[in-house]
Amino acid sequence: MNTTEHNLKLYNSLKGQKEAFKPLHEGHVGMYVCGPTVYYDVHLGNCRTFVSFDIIYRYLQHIGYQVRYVRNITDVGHLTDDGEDRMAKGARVAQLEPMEVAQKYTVGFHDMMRIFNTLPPSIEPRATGHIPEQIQMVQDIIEHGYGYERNGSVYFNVRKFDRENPGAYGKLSGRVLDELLAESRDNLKSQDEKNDPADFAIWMKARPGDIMVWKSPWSVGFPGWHLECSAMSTKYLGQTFDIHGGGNDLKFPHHENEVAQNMGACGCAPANYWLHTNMLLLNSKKMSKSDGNFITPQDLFSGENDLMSKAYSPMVVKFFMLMAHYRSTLDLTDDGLLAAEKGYRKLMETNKLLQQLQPDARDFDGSESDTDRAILALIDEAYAGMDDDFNTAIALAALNEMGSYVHKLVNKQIDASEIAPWVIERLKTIFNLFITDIFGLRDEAGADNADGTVDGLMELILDIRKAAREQKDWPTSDKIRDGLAAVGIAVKDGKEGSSWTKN
RNA sequence: GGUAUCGUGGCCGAGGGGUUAGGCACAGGUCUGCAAAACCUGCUACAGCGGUUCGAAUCCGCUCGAUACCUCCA
Repeated sequence: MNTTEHNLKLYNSLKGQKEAFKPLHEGHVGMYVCGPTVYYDVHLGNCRTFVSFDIIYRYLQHIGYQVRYVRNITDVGHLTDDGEDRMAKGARVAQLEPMEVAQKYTVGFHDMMRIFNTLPPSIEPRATGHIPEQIQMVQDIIEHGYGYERNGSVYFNVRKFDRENPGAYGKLSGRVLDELLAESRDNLKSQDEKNDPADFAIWMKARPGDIMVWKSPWSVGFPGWHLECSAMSTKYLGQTFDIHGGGNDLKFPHHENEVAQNMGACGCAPANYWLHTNMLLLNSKKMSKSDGNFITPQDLFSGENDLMSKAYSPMVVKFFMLMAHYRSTLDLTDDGLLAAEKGYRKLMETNKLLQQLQPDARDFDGSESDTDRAILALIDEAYAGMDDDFNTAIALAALNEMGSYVHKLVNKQIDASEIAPWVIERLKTIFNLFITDIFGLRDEAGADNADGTVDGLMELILDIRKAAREQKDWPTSDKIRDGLAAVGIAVKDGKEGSSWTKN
């Protein structure tokens, strides 16, 4: 597929509007996404963001771009309210080495990303693996006059940066520096070392008891939270690259400070397009670890929670996410998931039926029918949806409508001659591409059938039932159907014989 | 308090000046040994009040409500 066939538009937080996407280098995309801080189990909100960017990554590749997707692992420098490093705190609480904590939750994070069937990024750098780069960046910032040292810590001079680069600070998050300072909730925190409350640390001197520390020209200490992303995006994608993404809640201060650091270090803006995913809500409130309003993916998958009526599988949850646009908040509810479960199963079943369809060229009467045109229009609609800021909801709606044609065809409610064989072939290809390559959905029903044993057994059973039905032996026929239902297999009788699905 | 976003039918959720979103649920129908599935039909909504316009759910203003951010968060 040629990228020129698509005029991809995306919503750029930097401009506050949708823009045509123009990569720096024809055919190539550099994308950086802020990854998780690995001090605790991932929660669903994280998952939504990474699923969203996974689909963006997949789609960019699908339409022909060569993408370098960098997503970091934050394993140092992220402070809690009381000033303790998140990693160090996690380690102290669990009596582990900080690296054990990081390793444990990194593995957990990767497992979860696999469960959601997301692709691994091209590069997944760790903050602790890039201390020299971060120290170098602090030095660059100091050299450009935007950093100052105070008792071994180094701070970014936001006021000066704002003065010399009017409008640069606050552009991304839509803030005005002066208002920010005046209205900030509690700017009276112990920040005596800073010249100005808006300044932020880029290097922090270790205090007694700190365990994650490195030597630097200023002190033994550790880098500031925002610095890692600036340093690692520069290292792997260059000083200026195409797309920078992350959750909406990182827009300020994290991303704003990132921009300032990059500009402060190299004099140029880091990313041309900033993409922000919206929050996953639970009970109409932001899902958040810190205020207890969250549900773990594990509990959602197992059904062991007080919030949902039953267990929901990973692909159902992913499908639920796809039903909404990534820039909208999404409220996780039992009803919503129930609807998603039905929708997901139907879509997968439709795909299975479609892939089994054998178009018969002899049925085709040679003319282009309304049905052909309708199906081709729906394919265009699905692509148009994705081209318009990755609108999975639109694409999904188009797939559902395509699915309606598939069933009509299978049920002989429309005649095979109404659809040209090449249209069927195209439908088969595109439908499957959307489900597997673009959305990254897996058919969970077939997951335990890798060697075909179940298929073989089912064929035999349905064969016996068919024979019984031909002899109008309803008790046997119904016994088979009820027995299968008891183990979660639904038998569906159609015009062309019976099929089955596993719930 | 400041800033932003949003308020869509029973539920979830797209869209965004005139033309069906889609899914789920519900009702009726077709098919079927029965059922399920599938298909068809119905339910046609945009918080409230003003304004702009030939025309507004869509643009503007105000009101109400919700959410998010304002140096912990994806």
